[in-house]
Amino acid sequence: MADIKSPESRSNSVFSVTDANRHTSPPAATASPKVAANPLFLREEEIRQGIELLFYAYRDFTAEADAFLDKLGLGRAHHRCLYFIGRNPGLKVSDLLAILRITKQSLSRVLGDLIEQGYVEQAPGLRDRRQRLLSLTEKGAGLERDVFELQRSLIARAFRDSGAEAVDGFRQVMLGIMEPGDRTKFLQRHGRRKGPQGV
Amino acid sequence: MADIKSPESRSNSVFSVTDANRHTSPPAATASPKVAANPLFLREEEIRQGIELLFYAYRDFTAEADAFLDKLGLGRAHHRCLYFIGRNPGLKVSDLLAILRITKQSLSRVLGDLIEQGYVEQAPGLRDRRQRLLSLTEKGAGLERDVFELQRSLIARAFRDSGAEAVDGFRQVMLGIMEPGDRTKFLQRHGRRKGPQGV
DNA sequence: GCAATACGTCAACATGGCTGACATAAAATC
DNA sequence: GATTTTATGTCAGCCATGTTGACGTATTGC
Repeated sequence: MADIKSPESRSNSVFSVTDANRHTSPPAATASPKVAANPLFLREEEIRQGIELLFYAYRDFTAEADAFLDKLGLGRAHHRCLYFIGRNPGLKVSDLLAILRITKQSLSRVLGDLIEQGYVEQAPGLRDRRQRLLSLTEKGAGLERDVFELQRSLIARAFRDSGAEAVDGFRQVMLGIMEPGDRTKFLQRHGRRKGPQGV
Repeated sequence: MADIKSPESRSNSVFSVTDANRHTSPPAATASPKVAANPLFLREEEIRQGIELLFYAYRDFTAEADAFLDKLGLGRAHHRCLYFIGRNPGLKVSDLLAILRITKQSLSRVLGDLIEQGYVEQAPGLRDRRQRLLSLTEKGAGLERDVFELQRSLIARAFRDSGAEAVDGFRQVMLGIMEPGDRTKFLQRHGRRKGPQGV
């Protein structure tokens, strides 16, 4: 970023920055494809800011944890496994694959590391003994907690500084970006408050 | 995910899911480190949900564009360059490096591809001819627009379904997660509305 | 003139994705 | 009971994108 001062300043050149505050203001117009000239550009500027916020926030959200894990010879992929196994003890391999959306070959590499190094353990399913139910060992839970503490302090500060209403808005928008299937599952697992599709 | 039904259900076992709705409810308690027993667990559950929302939203936000770019033999790294150059025509290489937070060697690979394939062009800086100011060619702007349309429809729907207030909250939380330096620059470049640090 | 700066490049390596092919055990079905 | 399907694992190789380290070249600025 540094001293970026776009020499062109397209799209929003006509509209003052404060104008961009009135997002989604024409209620019907924005919902229907037939929008007037101005709202369309405002919308684009607003969307681009949203895209950038997603990029920056995710970049900085992952940076600290990555640096910490690196010292242990682990990567972000390892942590994702740790996190979701810790969050859902007894998770099936297929469920973890569905969460991460990667191939079993990719997963097996990191999961193999974690098992070999004693962070994760497997147990055969009770009703279906083909399944390997995953859970964290004490060691794994300890590591997960350490990394969580890093992320916790970052997110907690952001939530605290933004206030409860903003956090609600954050949740709603993030849910709206998610693929509908996982959104529904998320809302079922946790409280469903006023979701994007109204309760 | 599928049929995950945590057999343990830690932390929040005592609290009903609806209880989790009252996030950051005790105004002073959550801001100070001395929290009572319950709010601490509520906070952890809330934070974990936030972490998961970040993961899921980012996963699904990038999925469509990645698939599209793959057909052209390009990756997410190429698109990031396209996006930020399109957004800041005349961008210096060092500025792009600062945005992406990668090494110049990593950047040079993707940037080289983009220049070679006619998506991006370089021009020497006017005052400082050591600089290579980056901008999109027509071809590059066309591709950027195509990918943007994909992301636009996703984000626009999420924004529309959530409402203006929620989008404000989303912005505030994401800004709060960002590294303060870039947050400040973002707020300077765009309207600064009520940011996390007040005005 | 010389040091610092902006940028580029070569080489080697690590991580974490991917595909394809094949293996095994347990469950489910005919 | 034999067969098929499912859940999982594994080997082998490839690709995208990140890293470090070393070095080269203009150009700027003191």
